[in-house]
Amino acid sequence: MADEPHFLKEQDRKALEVERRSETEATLEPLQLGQRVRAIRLSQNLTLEEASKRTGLARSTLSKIENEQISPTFTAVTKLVHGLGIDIPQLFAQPRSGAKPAGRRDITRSGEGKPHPTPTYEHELLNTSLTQKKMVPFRTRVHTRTFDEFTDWIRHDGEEFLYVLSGSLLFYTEFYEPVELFEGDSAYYDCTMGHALVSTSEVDAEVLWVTA
Amino acid sequence: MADEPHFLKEQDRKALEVERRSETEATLEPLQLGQRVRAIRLSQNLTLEEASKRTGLARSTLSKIENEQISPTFTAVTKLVHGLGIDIPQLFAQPRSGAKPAGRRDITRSGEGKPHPTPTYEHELLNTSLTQKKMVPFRTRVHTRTFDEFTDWIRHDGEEFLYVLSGSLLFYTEFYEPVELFEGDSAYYDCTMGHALVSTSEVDAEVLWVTA
DNA sequence: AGCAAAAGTTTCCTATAGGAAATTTTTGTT
DNA sequence: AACAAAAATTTCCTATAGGAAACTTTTGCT
Repeated sequence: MADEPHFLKEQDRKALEVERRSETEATLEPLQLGQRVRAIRLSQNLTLEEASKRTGLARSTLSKIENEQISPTFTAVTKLVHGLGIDIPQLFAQPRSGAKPAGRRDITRSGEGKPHPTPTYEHELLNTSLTQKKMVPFRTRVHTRTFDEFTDWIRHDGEEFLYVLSGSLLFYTEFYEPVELFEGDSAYYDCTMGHALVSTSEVDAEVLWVTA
Repeated sequence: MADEPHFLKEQDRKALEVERRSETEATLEPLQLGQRVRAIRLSQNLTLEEASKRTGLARSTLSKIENEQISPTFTAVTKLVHGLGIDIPQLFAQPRSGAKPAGRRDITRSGEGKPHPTPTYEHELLNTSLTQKKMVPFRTRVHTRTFDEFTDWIRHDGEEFLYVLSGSLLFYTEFYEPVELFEGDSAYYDCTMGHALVSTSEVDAEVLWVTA
Protein backbone atom coordinates (compact mmCIF):
# COMPACT_ATOMS: atom_id res chain seq x y z
CA MET A 1 0.00 0.00 0.00
CA ALA A 2 1.40 3.28 -1.08
CA ASP A 3 1.13 5.57 1.89
CA GLU A 4 1.42 4.03 5.29
CA PRO A 5 -0.75 5.34 8.10
CA HIS A 6 1.70 7.00 10.47
CA PHE A 7 -0.09 6.50 13.75
CA LEU A 8 1.18 2.95 14.03
CA LYS A 9 3.64 1.64 16.51
CA GLU A 10 6.77 -0.12 15.44
CA GLN A 11 5.49 -3.57 16.23
CA ASP A 12 2.26 -2.95 14.41
CA ARG A 13 4.08 -1.66 11.44
CA LYS A 14 5.92 -4.93 11.45
CA ALA A 15 2.66 -6.81 11.71
CA LEU A 16 1.33 -5.09 8.65
CA GLU A 17 4.56 -5.90 6.92
CA VAL A 18 4.19 -9.59 7.55
CA GLU A 19 0.55 -9.46 6.58
CA ARG A 20 1.43 -7.90 3.29
CA ARG A 21 4.20 -10.34 2.60
CA SER A 22 2.07 -13.37 3.34
CA GLU A 23 -0.42 -12.25 0.77
CA THR A 24 1.89 -12.78 -2.11
CA GLU A 25 3.32 -15.99 -0.73
CA ALA A 26 0.01 -17.74 -0.58
CA THR A 27 0.93 -20.08 2.22
CA LEU A 28 -1.77 -22.67 2.38
CA GLU A 29 -2.85 -23.70 5.84
CA PRO A 30 -1.88 -21.32 8.59
CA LEU A 31 -4.58 -18.84 7.66
CA GLN A 32 -3.30 -15.80 9.45
CA LEU A 33 -6.46 -14.88 11.23
CA GLY A 34 -4.58 -13.04 13.94
CA GLN A 35 -2.80 -10.67 11.63
CA ARG A 36 -6.01 -9.81 9.91
CA VAL A 37 -7.74 -9.08 13.17
CA ARG A 38 -4.87 -6.89 14.22
CA ALA A 39 -4.89 -5.01 10.94
CA ILE A 40 -8.61 -4.42 11.28
CA ARG A 41 -8.36 -3.28 14.87
CA LEU A 42 -5.56 -0.87 14.05
CA SER A 43 -7.45 0.51 11.09
CA GLN A 44 -10.07 1.60 13.57
CA ASN A 45 -7.48 3.04 15.91
CA LEU A 46 -8.53 0.82 18.77
CA THR A 47 -6.40 -0.37 21.66
CA LEU A 48 -6.78 -3.89 22.92
CA GLU A 49 -8.64 -2.45 25.89
CA GLU A 50 -11.19 -0.71 23.67
CA ALA A 51 -11.55 -3.69 21.39
CA SER A 52 -12.05 -5.77 24.50
CA LYS A 53 -14.98 -3.62 25.57
CA ARG A 54 -16.56 -3.77 22.14
CA THR A 55 -16.22 -7.48 21.66
CA GLY A 56 -16.64 -8.69 25.22
CA LEU A 57 -13.43 -10.68 24.95
CA ALA A 58 -10.62 -10.26 27.46
CA ARG A 59 -7.71 -8.05 26.53
CA SER A 60 -5.39 -10.97 26.96
CA THR A 61 -7.50 -13.19 24.77
CA LEU A 62 -7.44 -10.64 21.98
CA SER A 63 -3.70 -10.36 22.28
CA LYS A 64 -3.33 -14.11 22.01
CA ILE A 65 -5.61 -14.30 19.01
CA GLU A 66 -3.70 -11.58 17.24
CA ASN A 67 -0.40 -13.26 17.98
CA GLU A 68 -1.76 -16.59 16.83
CA GLN A 69 -1.16 -18.22 20.16
CA ILE A 70 -4.67 -19.63 20.26
CA SER A 71 -7.38 -20.59 17.82
CA PRO A 72 -10.49 -18.75 18.95
CA THR A 73 -13.74 -20.65 19.31
CA PHE A 74 -16.52 -19.91 16.93
CA THR A 75 -18.38 -17.91 19.53
CA ALA A 76 -15.28 -15.82 20.06
CA VAL A 77 -15.04 -15.26 16.32
CA THR A 78 -18.61 -14.05 16.11
CA LYS A 79 -17.96 -11.68 18.99
CA LEU A 80 -15.03 -10.34 17.02
CA VAL A 81 -17.07 -10.03 13.87
CA HIS A 82 -19.84 -8.13 15.55
CA GLY A 83 -17.72 -6.08 17.88
CA LEU A 84 -15.38 -4.86 15.17
CA GLY A 85 -17.73 -4.90 12.21
CA ILE A 86 -15.61 -7.36 10.28
CA ASP A 87 -16.60 -8.66 6.89
CA ILE A 88 -16.99 -12.39 7.33
CA PRO A 89 -15.94 -13.63 3.89
CA GLN A 90 -12.71 -11.72 4.33
CA LEU A 91 -11.95 -13.52 7.53
CA PHE A 92 -12.31 -16.91 5.99
CA ALA A 93 -10.80 -16.13 2.64
CA GLN A 94 -7.91 -18.50 2.21
CA PRO A 95 -4.66 -17.09 0.97
CA ARG A 96 -4.65 -18.24 -2.63
CA SER A 97 -2.91 -21.55 -3.06
CA GLY A 98 -2.75 -22.20 -6.81
CA ALA A 99 -0.53 -19.41 -8.07
CA LYS A 100 -3.20 -18.04 -10.33
CA PRO A 101 -2.62 -14.29 -10.45
CA ALA A 102 -5.73 -13.66 -12.51
CA GLY A 103 -5.64 -9.89 -12.38
CA ARG A 104 -8.08 -9.09 -15.10
CA ARG A 105 -10.02 -5.87 -15.10
CA ASP A 106 -12.42 -4.31 -17.55
CA ILE A 107 -14.12 -0.94 -17.30
CA THR A 108 -17.08 0.23 -19.34
CA ARG A 109 -18.02 3.89 -19.29
CA SER A 110 -21.64 4.93 -19.00
CA GLY A 111 -23.46 4.32 -22.29
CA GLU A 112 -20.42 2.79 -23.95
CA GLY A 113 -21.52 -0.80 -23.73
CA LYS A 114 -22.15 -2.96 -26.78
CA PRO A 115 -25.71 -2.37 -28.07
CA HIS A 116 -27.90 -5.39 -28.60
CA PRO A 117 -31.45 -4.45 -29.54
CA THR A 118 -34.40 -6.85 -29.57
CA PRO A 119 -38.08 -6.17 -30.32
CA THR A 120 -38.95 -5.99 -26.65
CA TYR A 121 -35.78 -4.88 -24.94
CA GLU A 122 -32.81 -2.75 -25.80
CA HIS A 123 -29.76 -4.31 -24.19
CA GLU A 124 -26.39 -2.74 -23.67
CA LEU A 125 -23.81 -5.41 -22.90
CA LEU A 126 -21.22 -4.31 -20.36
CA ASN A 127 -17.57 -5.19 -19.95
CA THR A 128 -17.45 -7.19 -23.15
CA SER A 129 -13.72 -6.93 -23.66
CA LEU A 130 -13.24 -9.44 -20.89
CA THR A 131 -14.08 -12.92 -22.05
CA GLN A 132 -14.60 -16.09 -20.05
CA LYS A 133 -16.55 -14.33 -17.38
CA LYS A 134 -18.69 -16.17 -14.86
CA MET A 135 -21.30 -13.43 -15.01
CA VAL A 136 -22.80 -11.51 -17.88
CA PRO A 137 -23.81 -7.97 -16.94
CA PHE A 138 -25.97 -5.76 -19.08
CA ARG A 139 -28.09 -2.67 -18.85
CA THR A 140 -31.52 -2.82 -20.44
CA ARG A 141 -34.17 -0.37 -21.52
CA VAL A 142 -37.60 -1.98 -21.43
CA HIS A 143 -39.71 -0.98 -24.45
CA THR A 144 -42.66 -3.25 -23.82
CA ARG A 145 -45.88 -1.75 -22.49
CA THR A 146 -48.12 -4.80 -22.43
CA PHE A 147 -47.57 -8.44 -21.69
CA ASP A 148 -49.09 -9.35 -25.06
CA GLU A 149 -45.97 -8.21 -26.82
CA PHE A 150 -44.28 -11.38 -25.64
CA THR A 151 -45.14 -14.39 -27.73
CA ASP A 152 -43.70 -16.64 -25.10
CA TRP A 153 -41.89 -16.70 -21.78
CA ILE A 154 -38.23 -15.88 -21.80
CA ARG A 155 -36.46 -18.88 -20.44
CA HIS A 156 -32.86 -19.99 -20.29
CA ASP A 157 -30.30 -21.61 -18.04
CA GLY A 158 -28.85 -20.14 -14.93
CA GLU A 159 -29.79 -17.50 -12.42
CA GLU A 160 -30.46 -13.85 -12.87
CA PHE A 161 -30.15 -10.77 -10.72
CA LEU A 162 -32.20 -7.71 -11.63
CA TYR A 163 -31.92 -4.16 -10.30
CA VAL A 164 -34.24 -1.32 -11.30
CA LEU A 165 -32.19 1.75 -12.24
CA SER A 166 -35.06 4.03 -13.21
CA GLY A 167 -38.76 3.99 -13.97
CA SER A 168 -41.15 1.28 -12.86
CA LEU A 169 -42.16 -2.02 -14.35
CA LEU A 170 -44.13 -5.19 -13.95
CA PHE A 171 -42.09 -8.30 -13.33
CA TYR A 172 -43.93 -11.35 -14.68
CA THR A 173 -42.81 -14.83 -13.72
CA GLU A 174 -44.23 -18.19 -14.62
CA PHE A 175 -44.99 -19.41 -11.12
CA TYR A 176 -45.82 -16.20 -9.31
CA GLU A 177 -48.18 -13.27 -9.50
CA PRO A 178 -46.72 -10.30 -11.37
CA VAL A 179 -45.04 -7.74 -9.08
CA GLU A 180 -44.51 -4.07 -9.74
CA LEU A 181 -40.93 -2.97 -9.22
CA PHE A 182 -39.69 0.56 -8.66
CA GLU A 183 -36.36 2.31 -8.74
CA GLY A 184 -33.94 0.65 -6.33
CA ASP A 185 -35.88 -2.63 -6.09
CA SER A 186 -34.10 -5.83 -6.95
CA ALA A 187 -34.98 -9.41 -7.76
CA TYR A 188 -33.13 -12.71 -7.97
CA TYR A 189 -34.61 -15.72 -9.73
CA ASP A 190 -34.02 -18.94 -11.63
CA CYS A 191 -34.11 -18.16 -15.33
CA THR A 192 -35.45 -21.57 -16.23
CA MET A 193 -38.69 -20.20 -14.90
CA GLY A 194 -40.37 -18.09 -17.56
CA HIS A 195 -39.96 -14.36 -17.03
CA ALA A 196 -40.74 -11.05 -18.71
CA LEU A 197 -40.64 -7.32 -18.03
CA VAL A 198 -43.12 -4.59 -18.98
CA SER A 199 -42.60 -0.86 -18.38
CA THR A 200 -45.30 0.89 -16.39
CA SER A 201 -43.69 4.33 -16.11
CA GLU A 202 -44.04 7.22 -18.58
CA VAL A 203 -40.55 6.67 -19.85
CA ASP A 204 -39.07 3.26 -20.55
CA ALA A 205 -37.82 1.62 -17.37
CA GLU A 206 -34.14 0.87 -17.17
CA VAL A 207 -32.75 -2.14 -15.38
CA LEU A 208 -29.39 -3.65 -14.66
CA TRP A 209 -29.21 -7.38 -15.25
CA VAL A 210 -26.57 -9.89 -14.29
CA THR A 211 -26.78 -13.51 -15.41
CA ALA A 212 -24.74 -16.44 -14.18
CA MET B 1 -43.60 -31.71 3.33
CA ALA B 2 -45.33 -33.94 0.85
CA ASP B 3 -42.49 -36.06 -0.42
CA GLU B 4 -39.71 -36.35 2.05
CA PRO B 5 -36.52 -38.20 1.13
CA HIS B 6 -36.91 -41.54 2.88
CA PHE B 7 -33.32 -42.31 3.62
CA LEU B 8 -33.39 -39.97 6.60
CA LYS B 9 -33.64 -41.02 10.17
CA GLU B 10 -36.24 -39.56 12.45
CA GLN B 11 -33.81 -37.26 14.18
CA ASP B 12 -32.45 -35.95 10.91
CA ARG B 13 -35.88 -35.37 9.63
CA LYS B 14 -36.43 -33.21 12.68
CA ALA B 15 -33.19 -31.38 12.05
CA LEU B 16 -34.24 -30.51 8.54
CA GLU B 17 -37.59 -29.39 9.88
CA VAL B 18 -36.00 -26.88 12.19
CA GLU B 19 -33.60 -25.86 9.50
CA ARG B 20 -36.37 -25.20 7.08
CA ARG B 21 -38.40 -23.27 9.57
CA SER B 22 -35.52 -20.98 10.38
CA GLU B 23 -34.97 -20.16 6.74
CA THR B 24 -37.48 -17.40 6.71
CA GLU B 25 -35.80 -15.69 9.62
CA ALA B 26 -32.45 -15.50 7.91
CA THR B 27 -30.76 -13.74 10.77
CA LEU B 28 -27.15 -14.47 11.47
CA GLU B 29 -27.50 -13.66 15.13
CA PRO B 30 -28.41 -16.85 16.93
CA LEU B 31 -26.14 -18.56 14.48
CA GLN B 32 -27.14 -22.18 14.81
CA LEU B 33 -23.95 -23.36 13.32
CA GLY B 34 -24.58 -26.95 14.29
CA GLN B 35 -27.88 -27.30 12.51
CA ARG B 36 -26.41 -25.78 9.40
CA VAL B 37 -23.48 -28.10 9.41
CA ARG B 38 -25.80 -31.05 9.86
CA ALA B 39 -28.05 -29.91 7.04
CA ILE B 40 -25.06 -29.47 4.76
CA ARG B 41 -23.65 -32.86 5.63
CA LEU B 42 -27.00 -34.55 5.07
CA SER B 43 -27.49 -32.77 1.79
CA GLN B 44 -24.32 -34.51 0.65
CA ASN B 45 -25.50 -37.83 2.04
CA LEU B 46 -22.51 -38.19 4.28
CA THR B 47 -22.32 -40.09 7.55
CA LEU B 48 -20.42 -38.67 10.47
CA GLU B 49 -17.73 -41.22 9.76
CA GLU B 50 -17.29 -40.06 6.18
CA ALA B 51 -17.43 -36.42 7.17
CA SER B 52 -14.83 -37.20 9.78
CA LYS B 53 -12.47 -38.58 7.16
CA ARG B 54 -12.96 -35.59 4.91
CA THR B 55 -12.53 -32.96 7.56
CA GLY B 56 -9.99 -34.60 9.81
CA LEU B 57 -12.18 -33.97 12.82
CA ALA B 58 -13.21 -36.81 15.13
CA ARG B 59 -16.63 -38.35 14.65
CA SER B 60 -17.49 -37.40 18.19
CA THR B 61 -16.39 -33.83 17.68
CA LEU B 62 -18.58 -33.50 14.63
CA SER B 63 -21.50 -34.90 16.56
CA LYS B 64 -20.98 -32.39 19.33
CA ILE B 65 -20.70 -29.51 16.91
CA GLU B 66 -23.89 -30.51 15.16
CA ASN B 67 -25.72 -30.82 18.47
CA GLU B 68 -24.35 -27.50 19.62
CA GLN B 69 -22.64 -29.00 22.60
CA ILE B 70 -19.39 -27.25 21.83
CA SER B 71 -18.27 -24.13 20.00
CA PRO B 72 -15.63 -25.29 17.54
CA THR B 73 -12.34 -23.47 17.35
CA PHE B 74 -11.52 -21.47 14.29
CA THR B 75 -9.19 -24.16 13.02
CA ALA B 76 -11.98 -26.69 13.39
CA VAL B 77 -14.33 -24.46 11.44
CA THR B 78 -11.87 -24.11 8.60
CA LYS B 79 -11.45 -27.87 8.51
CA LEU B 80 -15.20 -28.14 8.22
CA VAL B 81 -15.34 -25.54 5.52
CA HIS B 82 -12.68 -27.21 3.44
CA GLY B 83 -13.59 -30.79 4.13
CA LEU B 84 -17.23 -30.40 3.25
CA GLY B 85 -16.69 -27.90 0.49
CA ILE B 86 -18.79 -25.34 2.24
CA ASP B 87 -18.43 -21.86 0.93
CA ILE B 88 -18.61 -19.19 3.51
CA PRO B 89 -21.82 -17.46 2.49
CA GLN B 90 -23.37 -20.91 2.77
CA LEU B 91 -22.42 -21.15 6.38
CA PHE B 92 -24.28 -18.00 7.09
CA ALA B 93 -27.11 -18.66 4.71
CA GLN B 94 -29.35 -21.67 4.69
CA PRO B 95 -28.71 -24.71 2.51
CA ARG B 96 -31.34 -26.79 0.80
CA SER B 97 -31.32 -30.54 0.85
CA GLY B 98 -32.57 -32.57 -2.09
CA ALA B 99 -33.12 -31.62 -5.69
CA LYS B 100 -32.33 -28.15 -6.91
CA PRO B 101 -35.37 -25.95 -7.00
CA ALA B 102 -35.82 -24.28 -10.33
CA GLY B 103 -38.62 -21.83 -9.83
CA ARG B 104 -37.24 -19.62 -7.11
CA ARG B 105 -37.78 -15.94 -6.93
CA ASP B 106 -36.85 -13.33 -4.36
CA ILE B 107 -37.62 -9.63 -4.40
CA THR B 108 -36.01 -6.97 -2.24
CA ARG B 109 -37.55 -3.53 -2.07
CA SER B 110 -35.39 -0.44 -2.24
CA GLY B 111 -33.53 0.06 1.03
CA GLU B 112 -34.91 -3.12 2.55
CA GLY B 113 -31.81 -5.22 2.15
CA LYS B 114 -29.93 -6.63 5.07
CA PRO B 115 -27.50 -4.05 6.46
CA HIS B 116 -23.90 -5.06 6.98
CA PRO B 117 -21.69 -2.16 8.03
CA THR B 118 -17.90 -2.31 7.96
CA PRO B 119 -15.40 0.42 8.82
CA THR B 120 -14.93 1.38 5.20
CA TYR B 121 -18.14 0.41 3.46
CA GLU B 122 -21.77 0.18 4.36
CA HIS B 123 -23.20 -2.87 2.63
CA GLU B 124 -26.82 -3.70 2.09
CA LEU B 125 -27.16 -7.35 1.13
CA LEU B 126 -29.89 -7.96 -1.41
CA ASN B 127 -32.20 -10.92 -1.93
CA THR B 128 -30.97 -12.72 1.15
CA SER B 129 -34.04 -14.87 1.60
CA LEU B 130 -32.95 -16.91 -1.39
CA THR B 131 -30.08 -19.19 -0.51
CA GLN B 132 -27.72 -21.28 -2.59
CA LYS B 133 -27.32 -18.47 -5.05
CA LYS B 134 -24.55 -18.43 -7.60
CA MET B 135 -24.25 -14.69 -7.26
CA VAL B 136 -24.20 -12.45 -4.21
CA PRO B 137 -25.66 -9.01 -4.95
CA PHE B 138 -25.32 -6.04 -2.64
CA ARG B 139 -25.60 -2.29 -2.68
CA THR B 140 -22.83 -0.36 -1.01
CA ARG B 141 -22.26 3.15 0.27
CA VAL B 142 -18.58 4.04 0.16
CA HIS B 143 -17.53 5.97 3.25
CA THR B 144 -13.84 6.10 2.57
CA ARG B 145 -12.33 9.37 1.42
CA THR B 146 -8.67 8.47 1.33
CA PHE B 147 -6.80 5.38 0.34
CA ASP B 148 -5.06 5.37 3.73
CA GLU B 149 -8.20 4.17 5.41
CA PHE B 150 -7.51 0.74 4.01
CA THR B 151 -4.86 -1.09 5.93
CA ASP B 152 -4.79 -3.67 3.27
CA TRP B 153 -6.16 -4.67 -0.11
CA ILE B 154 -9.52 -6.33 -0.17
CA ARG B 155 -9.05 -9.69 -1.75
CA HIS B 156 -11.10 -12.84 -2.02
CA ASP B 157 -12.11 -15.57 -4.40
CA GLY B 158 -14.21 -15.16 -7.49
CA GLU B 159 -15.15 -12.39 -9.86
CA GLU B 160 -16.91 -9.15 -9.21
CA PHE B 161 -19.10 -6.83 -11.20
CA LEU B 162 -19.40 -3.23 -10.10
CA TYR B 163 -21.85 -0.57 -11.22
CA VAL B 164 -21.82 3.03 -10.01
CA LEU B 165 -25.31 4.07 -8.96
CA SER B 166 -24.49 7.60 -7.79
CA GLY B 167 -21.56 9.83 -6.96
CA SER B 168 -18.05 9.30 -8.17
CA LEU B 169 -15.16 7.29 -6.84
CA LEU B 170 -11.65 6.11 -7.37
CA PHE B 171 -11.30 2.44 -8.18
CA TYR B 172 -7.94 1.17 -6.96
CA THR B 173 -6.65 -2.17 -8.11
CA GLU B 174 -3.42 -3.91 -7.34
CA PHE B 175 -2.10 -4.20 -10.87
CA TYR B 176 -3.51 -1.09 -12.53
CA GLU B 177 -3.50 2.64 -12.13
CA PRO B 178 -6.48 3.93 -10.13
CA VAL B 179 -9.43 4.95 -12.32
CA GLU B 180 -12.12 7.44 -11.51
CA LEU B 181 -15.61 6.06 -12.06
CA PHE B 182 -18.80 8.07 -12.44
CA GLU B 183 -22.49 7.32 -12.34
CA GLY B 184 -23.38 4.63 -14.86
CA ASP B 185 -19.82 3.34 -15.25
CA SER B 186 -19.18 -0.31 -14.58
CA ALA B 187 -16.23 -2.59 -13.96
CA TYR B 188 -15.60 -6.33 -13.98
CA TYR B 189 -12.55 -7.82 -12.33
CA ASP B 190 -10.96 -10.78 -10.58
CA CYS B 191 -11.33 -10.33 -6.84
CA THR B 192 -8.11 -12.17 -6.14
CA MET B 193 -6.49 -8.99 -7.32
CA GLY B 194 -6.45 -6.49 -4.48
CA HIS B 195 -9.10 -3.81 -4.83
CA ALA B 196 -10.51 -0.84 -2.93
CA LEU B 197 -12.94 2.02 -3.45
CA VAL B 198 -12.71 5.64 -2.32
CA SER B 199 -15.47 8.21 -2.74
CA THR B 200 -14.48 11.39 -4.57
CA SER B 201 -17.88 13.07 -4.71
CA GLU B 202 -19.37 15.41 -2.11
CA VAL B 203 -21.73 12.72 -0.91
CA ASP B 204 -20.74 9.09 -0.43
CA ALA B 205 -20.75 7.22 -3.71
CA GLU B 206 -23.16 4.31 -4.05
CA VAL B 207 -22.39 1.20 -6.01
CA LEU B 208 -24.07 -2.02 -6.90
CA TRP B 209 -21.87 -5.07 -6.49
CA VAL B 210 -22.38 -8.61 -7.66
CA THR B 211 -19.94 -11.35 -6.73
CA ALA B 212 -19.72 -14.85 -8.16
C1' DA C 1 -40.63 -59.28 15.62
C1' DG C 2 -35.66 -60.23 16.31
C1' DC C 3 -31.05 -59.73 15.07
C1' DA C 4 -26.68 -57.73 13.14
C1' DA C 5 -24.55 -53.87 11.21
C1' DA C 6 -24.27 -49.06 10.73
C1' DA C 7 -24.76 -44.54 12.41
C1' DG C 8 -24.91 -41.41 16.13
C1' DT C 9 -24.12 -40.06 21.08
C1' DT C 10 -21.84 -39.99 25.50
C1' DT C 11 -18.08 -40.66 28.52
C1' DC C 12 -13.68 -39.89 30.03
C1' DC C 13 -9.41 -37.92 29.49
C1' DT C 14 -5.87 -34.62 27.62
C1' DA C 15 -4.93 -30.43 25.31
C1' DT C 16 -5.98 -25.93 24.80
C1' DA C 17 -9.00 -21.65 24.95
C1' DG C 18 -10.43 -17.67 27.83
C1' DG C 19 -10.11 -14.45 31.76
C1' DA C 20 -7.73 -11.74 35.81
C1' DA C 21 -3.79 -9.93 37.18
C1' DA C 22 1.26 -9.48 37.02
C1' DT C 23 4.96 -8.26 33.95
C1' DT C 24 7.14 -6.28 30.08
C1' DT C 25 7.35 -3.16 26.24
C1' DT C 26 6.26 1.08 23.95
C1' DT C 27 5.17 5.91 23.82
C1' DG C 28 5.22 10.64 24.86
C1' DT C 29 7.08 14.34 27.73
C1' DT C 30 10.46 16.94 29.99
C1' DA D 1 18.27 10.15 28.57
C1' DA D 2 14.98 9.27 32.27
C1' DC D 3 10.65 8.81 33.80
C1' DA D 4 5.53 8.02 34.04
C1' DA D 5 1.61 6.52 31.64
C1' DA D 6 -0.38 3.66 28.30
C1' DA D 7 -0.54 -0.41 25.71
C1' DA D 8 0.63 -5.06 24.87
C1' DT D 9 2.21 -9.53 26.44
C1' DT D 10 2.77 -13.30 29.62
C1' DT D 11 1.56 -16.01 33.52
C1' DC D 12 -1.36 -18.76 36.02
C1' DC D 13 -5.58 -20.75 36.66
C1' DT D 14 -10.31 -22.52 35.39
C1' DA D 15 -13.44 -23.78 31.83
C1' DT D 16 -14.12 -26.03 27.75
C1' DA D 17 -12.82 -28.13 23.10
C1' DG D 18 -11.17 -32.35 20.74
C1' DG D 19 -10.20 -37.31 20.34
C1' DA D 20 -10.58 -42.57 21.45
C1' DA D 21 -13.47 -45.75 22.83
C1' DA D 22 -17.61 -47.35 25.14
C1' DC D 23 -22.33 -47.14 24.68
C1' DT D 24 -26.97 -46.31 22.56
C1' DT D 25 -30.05 -45.75 18.83
C1' DT D 26 -31.47 -46.51 14.13
C1' DT D 27 -31.64 -49.17 9.96
C1' DG D 28 -32.30 -52.98 7.05
C1' DC D 29 -32.61 -57.71 6.76
C1' DT D 30 -34.97 -62.32 7.14
